[in-house]
Amino acid sequence: MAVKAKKSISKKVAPAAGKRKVAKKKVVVPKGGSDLSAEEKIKEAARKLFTQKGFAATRTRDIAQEAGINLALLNYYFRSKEKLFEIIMAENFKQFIRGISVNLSDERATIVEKADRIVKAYIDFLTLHPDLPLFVLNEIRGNPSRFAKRIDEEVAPMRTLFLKQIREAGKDGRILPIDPFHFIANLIGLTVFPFVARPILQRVTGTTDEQFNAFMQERKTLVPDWIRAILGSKALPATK
Amino acid sequence: MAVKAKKSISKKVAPAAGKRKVAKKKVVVPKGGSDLSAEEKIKEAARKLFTQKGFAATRTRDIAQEAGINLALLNYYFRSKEKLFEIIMAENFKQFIRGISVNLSDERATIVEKADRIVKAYIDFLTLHPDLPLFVLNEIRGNPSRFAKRIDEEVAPMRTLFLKQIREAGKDGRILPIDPFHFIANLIGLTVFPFVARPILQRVTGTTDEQFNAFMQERKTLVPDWIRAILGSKALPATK
DNA sequence: AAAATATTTAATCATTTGATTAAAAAATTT
DNA sequence: AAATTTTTTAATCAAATGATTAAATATTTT
Repeated sequence: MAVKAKKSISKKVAPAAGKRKVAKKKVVVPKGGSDLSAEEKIKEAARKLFTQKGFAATRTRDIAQEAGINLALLNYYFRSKEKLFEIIMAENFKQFIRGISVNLSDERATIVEKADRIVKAYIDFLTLHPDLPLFVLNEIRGNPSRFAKRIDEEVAPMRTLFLKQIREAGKDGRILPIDPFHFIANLIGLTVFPFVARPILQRVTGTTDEQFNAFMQERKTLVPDWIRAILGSKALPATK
Repeated sequence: MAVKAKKSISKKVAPAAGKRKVAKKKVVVPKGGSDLSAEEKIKEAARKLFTQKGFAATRTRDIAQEAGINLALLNYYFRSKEKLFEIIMAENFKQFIRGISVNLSDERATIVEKADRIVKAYIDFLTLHPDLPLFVLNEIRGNPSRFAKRIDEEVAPMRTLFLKQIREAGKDGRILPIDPFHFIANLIGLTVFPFVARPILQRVTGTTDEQFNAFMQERKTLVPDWIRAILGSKALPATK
């Protein structure tokens, strides 16, 4: 009975609050004291904590504190923890995918040239957002169906083009034939995995954060070298 | 005040319960109805849920239900959610590391031979436990210092041997010189990353679980091929 | 089989946590 | 500047959740 009461309240009251906000939001400028509006501060705090600790381990109170605002304000602006997470997750996921798909679908570059650009750009990007891959992969695993549509939308445009290109390059003899699935797993794995396994890798090798970053900088040229080696190796997987 | 009361209670009462259990546990045989003892059933349920959803997202009630026992029993046997998690995490982590370190530290095999064995054994192992890598990596990120000792203990034995071997192989000209850090990141990345990114990869490529497993079976021979290609490539990173 | 010990459970507790409310403060409009 | 609207907060609520207790049941020991 308590459950029913709560639900009816939330459906009745909160949308009104939401509308009030929306009606005014566009006109409002960043607040006095800080350099960001309260809404932006909440989003930034949420992005930091969600990305660092995941959805389940993040408390709305911690977000509010990190943002320097009151807890109620979070619900006033974003309606619920889920809604706020949805926004952050959508942005994070888009960035995570875009770093790959942009360079992959773009111009008339060769496979090797594309690989080169993807690796360099993605390592730079992930150096600034090292927690992103583990966060995205983890939240997707926790709720795969939820992201099915998003993956399709974000990836579909570049997929067919890429598949065609890598098959033709294989046929032409410019590279050894390789299953595109394997190729992309190698490219992303060599680039992204060190960030995902960073805590272990740093502990095992006893490296500082700066050393890790230097290590990733080295990989900006090494991974493309290795990709070329792989594409010219005697490995001959069937091109499905 | 309520807090103090609770703490004193827990310190006073529960250890007694724990001792009672321990005193008898060794003598007890698996229960009547099922084929596992209640304690084992709880551990199995905990392993499944923790590994699938992570610590924060797993409810003790869900573990109890999955195990088919009462919630209180979980606390009776394992004292707390944290303690139970600690046990599961230790076992999972050990398995995760062992798959690599065993083959790496063992015999007088060459680097290439070791890589070959690691990849084949690890892919077989992870095919049976596909959620393990993401779980381990994620929980470590959430609390890196907590696992520092464990990583050291588990990894230290094989580290120096491996470093020496790969440097000497490089000097001897049997392989091109390569930073061991890069080498291990490549080896593990090419092997483990597909499991970590599995939900995305399967969605992008539209593959079923069986197809994914077949894909990983292919990699049992392909990854060693690529490792050989990398070790024979024109990439010449400094051997730090 | 009686006594002692171990196991299991239902009921309950205390805290945490997401969410709401009502009222104060600030900003904007009139 | 008065009225209106928007923003912010302190206080509070209800549900979820980890944990405990006391009693019942089963098992082992004597």
